[in-house]
Amino acid sequence: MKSHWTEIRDEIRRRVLERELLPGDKLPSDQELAEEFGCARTTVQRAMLELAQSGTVRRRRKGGTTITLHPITRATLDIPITRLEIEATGKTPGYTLISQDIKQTPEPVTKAFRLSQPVDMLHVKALHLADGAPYIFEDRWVCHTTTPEILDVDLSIESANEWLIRNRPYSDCDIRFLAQKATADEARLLQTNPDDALFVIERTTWVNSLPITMVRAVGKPGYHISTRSGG
Amino acid sequence: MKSHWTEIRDEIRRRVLERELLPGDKLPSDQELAEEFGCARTTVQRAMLELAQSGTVRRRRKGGTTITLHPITRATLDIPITRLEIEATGKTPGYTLISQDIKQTPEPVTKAFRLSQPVDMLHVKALHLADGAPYIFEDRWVCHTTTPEILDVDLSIESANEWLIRNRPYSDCDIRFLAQKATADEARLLQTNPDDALFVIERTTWVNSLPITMVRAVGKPGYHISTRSGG
DNA sequence: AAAATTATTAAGCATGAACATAATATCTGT
DNA sequence: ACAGATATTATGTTCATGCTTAATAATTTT
Repeated sequence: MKSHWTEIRDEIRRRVLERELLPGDKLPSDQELAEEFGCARTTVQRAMLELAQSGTVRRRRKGGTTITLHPITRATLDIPITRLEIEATGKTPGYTLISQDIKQTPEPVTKAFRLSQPVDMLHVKALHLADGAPYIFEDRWVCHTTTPEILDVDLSIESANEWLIRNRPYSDCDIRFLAQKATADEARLLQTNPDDALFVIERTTWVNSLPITMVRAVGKPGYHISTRSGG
Repeated sequence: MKSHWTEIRDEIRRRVLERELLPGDKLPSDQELAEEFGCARTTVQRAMLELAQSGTVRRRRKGGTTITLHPITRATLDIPITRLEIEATGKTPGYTLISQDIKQTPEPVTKAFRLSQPVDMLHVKALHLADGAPYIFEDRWVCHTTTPEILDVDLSIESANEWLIRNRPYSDCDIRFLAQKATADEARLLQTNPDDALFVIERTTWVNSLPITMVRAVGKPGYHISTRSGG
């Protein structure tokens, strides 16, 4: 039976779990491990790639492979199109455009885009619904200089969220998760009380340093995101 | 000059960005791409591994490689030991144990561990400080059946967060991010007002389905986590 | 026409060998 | 003793080849 690279990965993981390998410990070289497992060095390498990516080990040329000194929890989050997120909960998605106009970016938005000067952008407010109930309120700025096509989209039918994801891939993305009190406006739209604690996701995207969009997605009370990750 | 696998990866990314490749489009086979780029199939494979991991493409045997139909935002978050997180901000970390006792797990905790019955666990409350000011309040349950050593640790000196991360690697981890109003207790400890919106991270860990710990980390007002990810 | 079988295809994996590269250790000259 | 040049080492990457394995297409059977 051939040795599968996943078996090597799992065996190293086991040794870490059983504390046969402690943080800071040095592993044998790939060559030695290949001999131990009776496989080619390439196979060990494949296992190590995964262990390095998950943050279990640290690999440095000449320095060799060592167990990560300060273990971290590495989580991978998938943030889908809002409509699909709602559908995944088994509910019927809905969408309402609230407002749409062109304005100069306020200071926090300018800063999020890392621009030195405020510029005119399309400002869109919209509400996503799940089974008719408010689900996520999004406050979005779209740069119509880099994405002029957005001006031709009927945002009362298709959400900017969906159109942009489908039609404007990005090369860079900043994400911020935070908690904030509902403003009067948000409380009214999300049909909740002012001062309620709301979960907010702020996302800013660029294509090769050119701004595309910045969105502030405010979840309804109780909204949360979760992940499950082996490691 | 040899072709580097990152060049192939970036070229495919460019084609997606420039909309030469659209969601759902099928890419040429690895073999054909290898000929196009004048390299071995292994090199194309390495590039595709990364593109598949980042969610850009979907690869299936016989089905070939296709551009992801419903693009998602995939973010990788690193959650370090709290003390190191504080040190990374340039502030001096501090730590205070608030309480420590053995109690039966309440329903939400039992459920988070996916246990059918409540069990006795070590319940620890502690406060992390940054430059003397409250930073994160943690409410933790530690299973002293699977980790009896925790009972010998002086938790007034070393935080359970740090001890566990260093001494008890886990195989599985659930993470939940949410927003919640400060309870009277939390407001007092974090020196803020009741009803303030607080950012909460809930983490549950296991070793091979055996519970280790469940922690509810409540950040001070303004606490947030962020990430930057290419895509 | 529907179901079951078989063939084909493209990704997944393994191998051994070679060269590249970054980090570290060693040597050398002052 | 120190700084700079040089050698060494373990990982990183590429290559050509061959086999494995899901998924799909084609074919045969009922």
